[in-house]
Amino acid sequence: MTDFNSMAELLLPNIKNTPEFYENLYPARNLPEGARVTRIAPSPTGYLHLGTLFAALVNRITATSTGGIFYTRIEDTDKKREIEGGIEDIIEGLDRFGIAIDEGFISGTEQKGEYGPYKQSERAEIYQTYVKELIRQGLAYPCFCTAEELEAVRNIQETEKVKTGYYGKYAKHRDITVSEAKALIDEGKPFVIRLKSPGSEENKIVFEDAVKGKIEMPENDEDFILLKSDGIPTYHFAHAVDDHLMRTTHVLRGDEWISSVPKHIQLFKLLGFKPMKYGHISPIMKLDNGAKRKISKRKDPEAAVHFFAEQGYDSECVINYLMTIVASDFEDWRRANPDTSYKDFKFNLKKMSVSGALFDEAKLTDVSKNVVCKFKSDEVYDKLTAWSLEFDKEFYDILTSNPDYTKQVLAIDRDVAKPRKDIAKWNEAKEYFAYMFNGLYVSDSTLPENINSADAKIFLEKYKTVYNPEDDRQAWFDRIKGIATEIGFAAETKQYKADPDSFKGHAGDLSTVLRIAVTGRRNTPDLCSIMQVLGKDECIKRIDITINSL
RNA sequence: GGCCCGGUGGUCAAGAGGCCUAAGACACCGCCCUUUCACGGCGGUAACACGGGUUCGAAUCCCGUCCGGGUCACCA
Repeated sequence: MTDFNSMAELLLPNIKNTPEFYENLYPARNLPEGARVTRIAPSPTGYLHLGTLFAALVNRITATSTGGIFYTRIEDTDKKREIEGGIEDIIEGLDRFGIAIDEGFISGTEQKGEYGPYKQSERAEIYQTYVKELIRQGLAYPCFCTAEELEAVRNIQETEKVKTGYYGKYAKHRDITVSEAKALIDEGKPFVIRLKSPGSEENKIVFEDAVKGKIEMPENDEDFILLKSDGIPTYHFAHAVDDHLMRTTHVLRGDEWISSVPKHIQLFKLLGFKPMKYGHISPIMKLDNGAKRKISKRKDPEAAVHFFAEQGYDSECVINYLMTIVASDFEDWRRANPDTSYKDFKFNLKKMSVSGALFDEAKLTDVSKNVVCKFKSDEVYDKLTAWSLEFDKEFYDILTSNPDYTKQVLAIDRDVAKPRKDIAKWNEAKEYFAYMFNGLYVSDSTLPENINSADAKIFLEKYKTVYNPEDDRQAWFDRIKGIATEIGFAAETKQYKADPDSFKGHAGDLSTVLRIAVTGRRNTPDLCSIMQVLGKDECIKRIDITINSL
């Protein structure tokens, strides 16, 4: 009969606390009925991933809509994969997208909240306390197997065509005695602590997933690792201890975790923790050579949220797009509530898609245009200059050399009842507004086929003599109509269409000539406004250049 | 391969046995509006993976097949 208490002391001699200590340290949260406590638990292994943002959004709105708490916990138990500045990247990324954190790290070094520390590397003692308890109860034991030994067992299992893994009769150290363990430790052999799984594959466990519904799986029978040889827990064990102690109510995470739910449920049961609700979120997919696959950090630039920032997608655009994937009824709600923050949307986990959605940039573009067109010109000025300062310094210098002028440019067709929907992201702005800035404007006098250059020339010459920058839109166009009549063009489009042979064209054709002369473009927002902002001198100058090149 | 999850137009999806001759949105096409281009309006192309059941009746329930995805680490 193994003396489990001695085993526990042998393995973890420095742990003096008991689980009760921590149970009291982190009491149940005092929250209203129905309030959900959610979290994301990212690893600081690189930039913030789209999938992490997606999960953060789901967790955030779940907490918000129930009056609960959303926190972040840094899962840095794998020091090999950790990168410098990883925590900052996550915090900054979430902040950029407006995902507020109630508890957890608020910078690379500071954390807030009563249930911390919110970083697993600072919680080693807590995990070890619970492991020690498990050892005392005979539910955990040390395993001294080397990678080679494990590999050998696996090979045998494969040739025998049985399930691979460390379980049952293949669990070599399952019944190791204290003296055997002591001898190996004295030899300096490294060891891990494994769970002595009382489960059997024959038994089924059933759980109700908050997004996928009822799921049935075989019980876990593997003696999986609780504590790695460095004394740091594996994900499974850390999840159980942390989410219990941090009083999480809903674990909403990527669905790649479904297969380990039996381990988690078993852990909760063995540790005497109250089980929590799981909800498994489908990943965002991507089409790759005709095949659907999970969006990948390594292969796909859009997997990094930094990609969206670079392109100049406003965070609100990305979030609104993500919301269309998060909740199938979001778009209907959005149409009914065009000016309300997505945070007021009544979210229901049941409305989440069960299968993974393909990332659709065309849809993102559409959503973005609808968001961006609502920004007022001052707002656009701030956002655009902030973006260009970071990603296009040349453009930034141009935009800020005369802020008042730039704001007038941005206000064209914007601060009106039906704003244009031309821009989806800031990296389109430079090209879009180029003709409004002398440093970017390029003259191009190529005329449409139905207008000959002689007529264009005559029109522009005449226009110069009547041009009055004080004109309002109506007066502005009336002048063009006047010239149209003079030189054989129809003043009204309908007139021309009714009898095309009697006219050279219509006033609209002439406004196109003027548009080309002033902007070098065939299509722009309201020309009259553009000319007013550009100013008389600049307009005349450009018209002259055009006349000379015709 | 074992174990899970999923499969409605190109994409996101509504749909919980009769209201389905299958909604809506994006994309695409056409028309209208229009000083250009957009916006907006109207319309169009386009789907229940397949095969068996159950039922008076199936996109919806059951079984099988196929296809897609996930997972089987001292990574999370």
